[in-house]
Amino acid sequence: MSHRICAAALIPSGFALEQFHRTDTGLEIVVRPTGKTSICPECGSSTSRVHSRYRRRLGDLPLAGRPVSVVLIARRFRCSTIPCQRRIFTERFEDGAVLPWARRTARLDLLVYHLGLALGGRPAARFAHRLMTPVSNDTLLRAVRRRGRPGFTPPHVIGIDDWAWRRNHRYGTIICDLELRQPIRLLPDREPATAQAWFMDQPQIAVVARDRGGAYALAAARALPDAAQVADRWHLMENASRAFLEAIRGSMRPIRAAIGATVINPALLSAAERLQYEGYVRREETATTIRRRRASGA
DNA sequence: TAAACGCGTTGGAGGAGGCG
DNA sequence: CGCCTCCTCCAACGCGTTTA
Repeated sequence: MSHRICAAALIPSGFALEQFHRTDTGLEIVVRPTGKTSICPECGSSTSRVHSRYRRRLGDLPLAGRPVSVVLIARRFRCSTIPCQRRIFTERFEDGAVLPWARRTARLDLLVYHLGLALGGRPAARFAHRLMTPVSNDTLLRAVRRRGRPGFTPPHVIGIDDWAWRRNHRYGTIICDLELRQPIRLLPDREPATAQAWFMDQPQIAVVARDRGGAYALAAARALPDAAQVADRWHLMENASRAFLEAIRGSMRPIRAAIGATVINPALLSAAERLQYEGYVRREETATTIRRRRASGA
């Protein structure tokens, strides 16, 4: 009885529990639909004329560390609408808990989709086995593809940069919507013409954040002459950092004079400071040796 | 090492026929 | 008329192999 109460709380809405038992491979929940009628997928009319019943076996979310399969006592209905081409159909479930042809419940399919999306095929398959939801790498990738790409919202503020398909071998271009904070396109290479062609299809773009190289700047200038071009945050910081270091490096003599040169006495340093100082002395000796040998033609 | 591909297997969907 | 069995078709799946 306690099993019955527990399982009844876990089955999807629209189904009634028939049986619940343990098997050699996990848990098995037998359910039947509670609705009296079903909607013909062809003409949309409702019917209560049952043609036959059969059993469908569906994978479901694991329970208490055990794989769960749902045995659904599915019905086939007759469509009696005269002009309708379909005469017999398997009942559809309105809340989408079980889709036609599905071998998993919708809630398990959602888990499979997110695993595939987050980890890829094989890593997700290994993880899924540990989650007691064994699926193949192919199925995980199919689940991701089946749901297709997310909708495309024309961007207004974008960031563009190159990225490596394989480092030092092949590079592509990544474009991000900076308002949505999401990557929106991967281009196959980093050629200006490729980026320019993509820009041409997006005349609504108002701001292009890019690197310091000339390629993307040229592509944006040609395709989007009215768009503002700005250095992206990373390259801005890189520029500022480099300019600061150059300014400091060129002014070290007056800076040392201003703060007063100090002679370091190692005996007065802490252990950590002494290690740091000794490393500095070693590097200076190495650099001096290299300069001397180079000057002598080595 | 992971993704893609080809292919065989499994089982869900739809229809025909038959029985009570 | 309700519902069962049986059959065919094909979507979903997993496995072995190839490709990157």
